[in-house]
Amino acid sequence: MCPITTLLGRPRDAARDIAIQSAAVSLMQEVGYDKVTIDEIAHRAKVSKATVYRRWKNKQELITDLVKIHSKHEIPTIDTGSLRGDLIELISAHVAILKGPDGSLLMGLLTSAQRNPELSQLMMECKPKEVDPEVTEIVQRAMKRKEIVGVANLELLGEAVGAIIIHRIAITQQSVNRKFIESLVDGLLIPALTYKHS
Amino acid sequence: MCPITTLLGRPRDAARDIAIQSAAVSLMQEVGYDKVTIDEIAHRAKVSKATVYRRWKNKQELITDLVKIHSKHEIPTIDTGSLRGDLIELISAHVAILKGPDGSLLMGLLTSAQRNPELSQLMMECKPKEVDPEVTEIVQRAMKRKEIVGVANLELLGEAVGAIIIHRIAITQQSVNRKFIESLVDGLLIPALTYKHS
DNA sequence: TCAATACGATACTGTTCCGTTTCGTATTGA
DNA sequence: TCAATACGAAACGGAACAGTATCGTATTGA
Repeated sequence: MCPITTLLGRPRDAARDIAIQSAAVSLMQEVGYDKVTIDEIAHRAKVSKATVYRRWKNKQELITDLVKIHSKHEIPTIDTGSLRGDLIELISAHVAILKGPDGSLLMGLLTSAQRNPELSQLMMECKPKEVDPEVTEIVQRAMKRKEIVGVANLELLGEAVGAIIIHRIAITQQSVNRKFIESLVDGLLIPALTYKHS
Repeated sequence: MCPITTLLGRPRDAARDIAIQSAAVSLMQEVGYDKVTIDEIAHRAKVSKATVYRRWKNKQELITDLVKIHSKHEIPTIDTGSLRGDLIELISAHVAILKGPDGSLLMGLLTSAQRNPELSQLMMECKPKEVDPEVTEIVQRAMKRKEIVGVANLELLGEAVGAIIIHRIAITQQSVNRKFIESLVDGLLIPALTYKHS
């Protein structure tokens, strides 16, 4: 948002903010950051272009605002009683977010972020730096149950899972359904987590 | 290439074809397909824009031609005597290609391919559909040596490795050096390949 | 009523790029 | 020499888009 709301005169219509932002989100999903135009956003929001520029300085700020709003997610606490179950649930929860509108927004940003330093930084802020604490917890519980011994490279595994899912959704456009997540857990994660390094 | 070469008049200069194509390749690496402009290609190739259009109908055909030329690669036969060594060598060979000019060309295409059906199809043609025969061979040799038993999901592992590498190169721009490849092999592939499914 | 602001519609300037065209010059074989 | 073609330079028309500006109308509180 750009200028501070004043007390005099006709107040801004909050409904228009919402209309503009949801139009922007759906456009981001459809065509990606680079090809989103303010004209089209205004048209879809059934709003004048001036109304958009009254609220945001330019496209970048509008989208940046949008990402900030949509990038906060709560992963529910997971405890199914088994490592396999926990991993499947955890990955499913993340996939659900990525498949939803908020995820699509980030995906629309993905391609442009490489060449745009500001967007690139924004993306970085959305992704957790260290290993997800939820993962640590799941692994520790599995160690207590003696399911695993715990010398695996969790950082690598996290990167791998993220990469595969994003690759599927954004590049090859293959589905990331329950079955695939299971094969990922059974064929990759469980072996890596239970492997006895000699 | 567009029109058929005629026998009359001044012949086309083959050096200009090369200049145009190499300018296009370097631009693809730097800015990606969407932001490559014919004007800039012509300028870098020290060639008139008309000379470009005399040879190719438009940007898409020029780049398509380029990809067709640069997408054929030979992976040298690998046999280090151990599964670990073979995997490291195989991945290193692929990474070397992706890091080189030909790989950068594909990377430049990557982001735009999602929204462009023609480019998307082109990309598909560049990537092998089934499991790389080289992989099959490496695994079979490892089975003969009793290093592994051979029930792993090779398709999944191949997808995982590809996704991680592309993710690093194209998205997070982290380096894919020898050390990382080793950790990938030791932390992910060997465990997955040696895991005894019960 | 009135000042202040929001809003829609629309026009406008400026930029970038595409793909075409024109023109003068260079190169080729007949 | 001459027709045919390639080339560079440059201009051109057109489209798309950014961001700004103007104008008449609507809404608000004082």
